[in-house]
Amino acid sequence: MSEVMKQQPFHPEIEDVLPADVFAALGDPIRLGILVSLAAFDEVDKVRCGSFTELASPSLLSYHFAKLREAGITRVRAEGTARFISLRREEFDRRFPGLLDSVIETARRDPSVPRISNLG
Amino acid sequence: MSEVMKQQPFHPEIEDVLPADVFAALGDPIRLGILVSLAAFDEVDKVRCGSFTELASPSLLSYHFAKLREAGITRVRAEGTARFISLRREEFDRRFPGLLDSVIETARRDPSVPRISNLG
DNA sequence: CGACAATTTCAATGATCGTTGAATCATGGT
DNA sequence: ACCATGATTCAACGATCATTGAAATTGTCG
Repeated sequence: MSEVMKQQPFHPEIEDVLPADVFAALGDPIRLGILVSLAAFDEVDKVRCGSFTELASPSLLSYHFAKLREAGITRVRAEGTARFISLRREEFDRRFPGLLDSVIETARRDPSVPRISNLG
Repeated sequence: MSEVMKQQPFHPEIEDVLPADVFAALGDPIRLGILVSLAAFDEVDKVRCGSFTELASPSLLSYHFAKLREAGITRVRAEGTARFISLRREEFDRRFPGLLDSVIETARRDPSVPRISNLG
């Protein structure tokens, strides 16, 4: 009954994001796996955070989601009991033109990066 | 008099380099500064390691050089008492096409990345 | 040889990282 | 109200990180 609304997670202003923080966030195979899986799925903003449990445990996923989110790479939206994760495509591309594409291509091509088969 | 030759530093085979390790190596402002400064200087293989002392102390520089080297990004050649650092351009571009260019552009455009004025 | 210069190595530090498992929180359904 | 579900938070752990300053290394030159 309380009027307390569900707090959406914190997202940095894209101008405040520094290159070194972006690269640090990309410096982990699980996070690269989240990134390539997200990029491979075409229905934006329809991917539940829980879809990634074959990459890591729920609690570890939450940690990695936070890293990506704090680096300005992803956005997380809470809806009911679920959470949806998506790329901050336009903003990020404006801030760092061309970077995300070559990062995704690099990760996509490499077998050391884990993947989610059936997302969504 | 001994026949012991000066050991050149270790460089990984470029095929053994993993994307996550590359990004981890890029996740530091000093190392991004080394990278953009190297990229801005046209005379390849003519840059002394000691040219970067305005970015950090010699001992800290040595640490960061090792990180970049172990990630397959740079090459270090010992010559006499000096050491020369350079990008592993062709190899790296073959392994991760397009990546280095957009990383350098990203770092070059950002004022948070330190720079060396007069290299060489 | 001995002094010097360029650079690395080593030991130590506090901070952050990736991971685990248990506890907590929020929401929706019965 | 209770319970189940989806997900985060917390405390703990060992590992690695960035940094410092002192010591060691390597090569050059007198």
